[in-house]
Amino acid sequence: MKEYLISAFKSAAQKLDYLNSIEFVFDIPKLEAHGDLSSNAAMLLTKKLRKSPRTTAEEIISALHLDPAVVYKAEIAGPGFMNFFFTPSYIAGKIKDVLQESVNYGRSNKYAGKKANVEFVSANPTGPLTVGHGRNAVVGDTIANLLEWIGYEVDREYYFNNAGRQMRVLGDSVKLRYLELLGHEIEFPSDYYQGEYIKEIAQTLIDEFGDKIIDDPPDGIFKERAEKLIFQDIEKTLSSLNIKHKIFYNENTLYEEKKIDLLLDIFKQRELSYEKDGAVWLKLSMLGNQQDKVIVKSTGEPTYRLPDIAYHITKFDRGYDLMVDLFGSDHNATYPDVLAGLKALGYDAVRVKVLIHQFVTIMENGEAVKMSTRKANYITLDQLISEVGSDVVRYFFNMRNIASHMNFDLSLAKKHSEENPVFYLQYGHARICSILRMIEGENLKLSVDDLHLLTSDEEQQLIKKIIQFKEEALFSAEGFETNRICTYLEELAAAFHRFYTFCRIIGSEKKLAEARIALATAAKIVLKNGMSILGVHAPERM
RNA sequence: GCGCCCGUAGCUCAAUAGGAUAGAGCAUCAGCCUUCUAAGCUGAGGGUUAGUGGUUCGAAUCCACUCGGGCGUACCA
Repeated sequence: MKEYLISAFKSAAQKLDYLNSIEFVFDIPKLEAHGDLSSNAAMLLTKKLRKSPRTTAEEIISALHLDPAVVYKAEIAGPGFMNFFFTPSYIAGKIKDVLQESVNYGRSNKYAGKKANVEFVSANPTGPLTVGHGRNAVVGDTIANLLEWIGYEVDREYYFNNAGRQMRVLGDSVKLRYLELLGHEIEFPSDYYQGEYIKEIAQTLIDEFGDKIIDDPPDGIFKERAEKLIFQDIEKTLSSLNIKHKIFYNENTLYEEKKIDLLLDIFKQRELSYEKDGAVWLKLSMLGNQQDKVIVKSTGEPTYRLPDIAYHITKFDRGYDLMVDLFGSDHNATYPDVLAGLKALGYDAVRVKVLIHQFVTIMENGEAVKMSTRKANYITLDQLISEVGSDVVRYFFNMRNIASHMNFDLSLAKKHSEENPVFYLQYGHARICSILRMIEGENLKLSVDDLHLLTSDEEQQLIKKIIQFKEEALFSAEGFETNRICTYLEELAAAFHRFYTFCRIIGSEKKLAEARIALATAAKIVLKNGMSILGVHAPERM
């Protein structure tokens, strides 16, 4: 529908030159009385033309040449809106596109040929993934899906660090538990990893080596074993959400390939860094940030900034047109440094899109549970998945804007999981499948010959909702907003359930019934395609 | 103190680049199953969009300040 108006406006612009100065944007009015699509173009031109918007609107409409078989009414309303009303048979005809494109309906090729990298999760292997990581994991994977949907070739990437302080503490923690299990008196420091899983890892070492490794250093077999087992656990958790990263990028690679040294040299050569108090500082204040920051500590060890910048340079080198970084709000102070560093070196930092999601507050019995991997005070993502299922977890995390702090009441989620909107969508899909199974016995089949019979309110609204899908997907992807897909699908499912209640298929006159089968099939296609973006199953029966 | 994010119905959240009368779900109340799945549908109540000012034809949306909450503010990541 929009395409039709846009091309009509374009040809009108040949006569009315001022139309070239604006973008053709059409909104779907909230009220049906305001038509199917509406434009505020005349109002935007008020100042420029020094004419009343209603006069301008009249001028535009008379220049449009609209086919009455497509748009049966174009009116001016309110302060100067132009409202367009499409004929029911034109709208119904759009069902054919959906059926034809089927599993690909809603995809676009706007970004075909472009490569994107989505970096998400990126938790260091110090413990199991928590519910907090769940939001990151689900949203990251869904954004990757969305980008694929609009034409990008997408690599999902996981960046991790198995060196550094956190991991040293991990090795120390395992070694201590190992000694404890062998019967030694130990004192377990409060800033070591407290979780049970540390003991389990230590136990696997005892099972395998007994006390033979008692003199090995903590950062040898102890750390290595912990890393290996924890990573296996993380990958298992992710795969139960159907998430699979293509690339695991180890920070170590940056050292091994001398990229850190090289970067340090470049900063020095370009006089972007200096030494002070035995440390190396990056001149971030010169690059528009608040203050200079240390990139190499006086101990000789780099801070995270240096490898992070080097890491992003590898992404540029690997040829990505778009690089998405998704992390929690606890990282919100780190990325400006990295971006400033990249910019200073001449990289096009706008290709890096940093997304910050707010934290998940877990409520239990009306109280917020503070989470810390170190303190072992957390609810694992595994626990959550086994309690409510992967579909609910994925839907739940996707349905909120990442900027909003979300409360997750565990007890409520368990209790009301059957009332979750995800079931509403799935039920819609299952209902359609059920009808389609049934029609064979009724001597009915899908037909697009008489779509013009679909004129009722319920039918028209369902069709209109269906054909919004492509634009919704594009919009969601460009804005990195997974929650828009959820909102859209809930509206679509509602439109279908209403149609289902009022428009019977079996028992209606044959031509009408077969047109309705076409419509129901189109609804099924879009429901399923939308759910596949979210990573939620579309069951055939419930 | 400073920086980023947030504040919308009792609760959880929407609101399609500033548009017309702010919408859903849950919860509450009243209805609808001898016909394709009632995990559904219809209807009702529920709002000074935290507050105050500003920008303009028009503000939940943009700007300023105030209040309240989250996360940061390291030679941790």
